[in-house]
Amino acid sequence: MKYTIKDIAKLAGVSTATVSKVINQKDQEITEATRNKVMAVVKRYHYVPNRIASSMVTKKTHTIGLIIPDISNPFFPELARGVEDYANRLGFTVFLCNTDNDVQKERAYMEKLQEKMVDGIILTASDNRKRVTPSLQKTSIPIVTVDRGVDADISDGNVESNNFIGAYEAVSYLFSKGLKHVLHLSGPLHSKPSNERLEGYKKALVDHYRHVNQDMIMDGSYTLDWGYSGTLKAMSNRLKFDSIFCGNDLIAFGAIQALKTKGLSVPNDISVIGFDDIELAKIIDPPLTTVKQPNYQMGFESSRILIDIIQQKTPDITEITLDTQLIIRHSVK
Amino acid sequence: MKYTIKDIAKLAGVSTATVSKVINQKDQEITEATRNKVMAVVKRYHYVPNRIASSMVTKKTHTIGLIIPDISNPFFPELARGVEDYANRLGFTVFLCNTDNDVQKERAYMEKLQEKMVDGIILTASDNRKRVTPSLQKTSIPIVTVDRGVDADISDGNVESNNFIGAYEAVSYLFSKGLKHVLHLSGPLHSKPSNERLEGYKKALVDHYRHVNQDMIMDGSYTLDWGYSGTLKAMSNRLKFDSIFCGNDLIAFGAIQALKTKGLSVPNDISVIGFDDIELAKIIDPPLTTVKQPNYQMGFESSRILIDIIQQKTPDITEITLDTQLIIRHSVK
DNA sequence: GTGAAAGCGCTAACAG
DNA sequence: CTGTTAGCGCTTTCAC
Repeated sequence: MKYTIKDIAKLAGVSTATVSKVINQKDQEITEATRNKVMAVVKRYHYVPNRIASSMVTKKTHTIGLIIPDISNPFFPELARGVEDYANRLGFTVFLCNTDNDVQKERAYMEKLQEKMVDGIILTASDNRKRVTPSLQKTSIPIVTVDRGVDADISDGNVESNNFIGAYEAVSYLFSKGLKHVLHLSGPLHSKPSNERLEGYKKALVDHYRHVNQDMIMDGSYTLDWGYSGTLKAMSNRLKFDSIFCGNDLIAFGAIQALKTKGLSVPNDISVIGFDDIELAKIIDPPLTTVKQPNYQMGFESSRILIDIIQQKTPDITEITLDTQLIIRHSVK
Repeated sequence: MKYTIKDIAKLAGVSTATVSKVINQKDQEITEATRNKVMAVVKRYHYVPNRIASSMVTKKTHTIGLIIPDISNPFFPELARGVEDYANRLGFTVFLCNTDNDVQKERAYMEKLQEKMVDGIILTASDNRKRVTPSLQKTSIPIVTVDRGVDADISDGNVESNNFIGAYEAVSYLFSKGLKHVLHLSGPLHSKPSNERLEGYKKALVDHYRHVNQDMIMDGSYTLDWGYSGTLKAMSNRLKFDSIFCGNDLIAFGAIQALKTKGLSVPNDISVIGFDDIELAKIIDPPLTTVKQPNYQMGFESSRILIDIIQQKTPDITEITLDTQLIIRHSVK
């Protein structure tokens, strides 16, 4: 049997207004005695308030949506965890929405979340979107983007890591180790982070008096498969390289695999550097030198900004760029 | 400006009932003409129905909760993906809830989900629960457990993989390769899957005329760290073993790491076999021989069962045990 | 300090 | 075929 606030009110011999006040801690004006009286009944009958009904009147659902490409991409679980941790702490619940980088799915979820009256949305936009047309309508609900900003007018905040500097440091590190020819196996270049990493790569070349060779820049997707096939392709194209700067760790894993297949040793023959520092980067062979992105923190901060906005405490900052960190292990000579 | 069904009704010159019918595809009894009329208005003003309000009257939220220990444990993303894929396909949205195997958090989420009136819950119960006291109250909403069943009377369905047979086959495989002394680095033994794997291990020993030696069974947690420290401990305890059957891949990764640290070669000196087949099992060195669990499918099936129950189409089966599969790679001699 | 009553946006009889 | 109306369970003035 499900009890309603009415039942509890009757059982406790008070009005629904009173019950409402005590279960929502608007207690100040309620007598200790009546308070206890209703609490007793609430306990006794295991009364669970219907928050849907509350939402009807308060216009708040204490729910946020998290839209990401794919939770089974190792980049996202940590981020999702960060989002959930902060949200949960503040009494918010989070909807998990995977888009597979499909703009249709993304749009469908945006709409669904609106229908479900979420208080806000955290969005990692699909990366295979034409840069120009966000295809996202500005809704009345707050949106904070994470990892990949989109047009500023649809978002109320953004957190990302410093891809440019991360890439710059990675490539500079390669040079500092005496490597000369850095192949760049990039993610999809129409996505913002890929682009920023590419720019960091180029800047590092320029600052070290190197020529930017377009052939040495190959773009694909953020997958193990692309790392594998891209490496093979570079080799069969007889590109001359002694090191690979990979768009992310998955690409790096694929690259290492391909290199091994071809009988090449990492890092003795070819050095490889990744991006992300997913958990397993440290246990592959050789342990991967990579640029650590603060995934958990990115999720946590975006959650914080969003919820601040929801709660009208206009956050001090709505744009955060988090530092990356070069993690030196053994995949670079 | 947010429009309500009333606004749309007025704008279209019809009643709210009519609008309701067309937006919910209860169209049969509506004229093509009026249908078009309201659709036009809906489109024109970007009307988004408030599903919270619908839920008030229909008593359905088209929302399910997914309670798992930790999405950043590589076991769960695939499972979550499976859950979401099926749910989304049928128009359901899923709440992501991490418990960290903390019974308090689990309970809190169960309550919160009830308050939010989810239509059902998919639960991977915390594994550090005393076996006997589930501490979970049977609520009126359907629950299907996944990976780890709990007391049957709180759950309306269960899907798991065949841990017993998976373990049995893994250990038998070791014997078939001429290995003699199999150390078992187990997960927490108060959890059901760990226990079943242990039983499979024992059965394999017995069937191959081996003695079960309690010293060779060490239990810890499903973490890389435990694999590492457990292996070191076994070595410093001077246990004699030529192979390790690990409770999961993470433990196996840790074990391999520890072995390498000690200058031992896998599989030449010690063979290692895992459980799960997470994505990165194939790219570590050596590629891990392991028992594949159908994580995605487990999520998908549990979602299917749950939603069937929610939609009153009593599913043909509510208990599913999915087959595991021995994946032979190179970590066993 | 407590209660009566209006109303949040929608759906589901039921009437017409 | 379409409209009227009575709630769904709760919060929130505003009286008392």
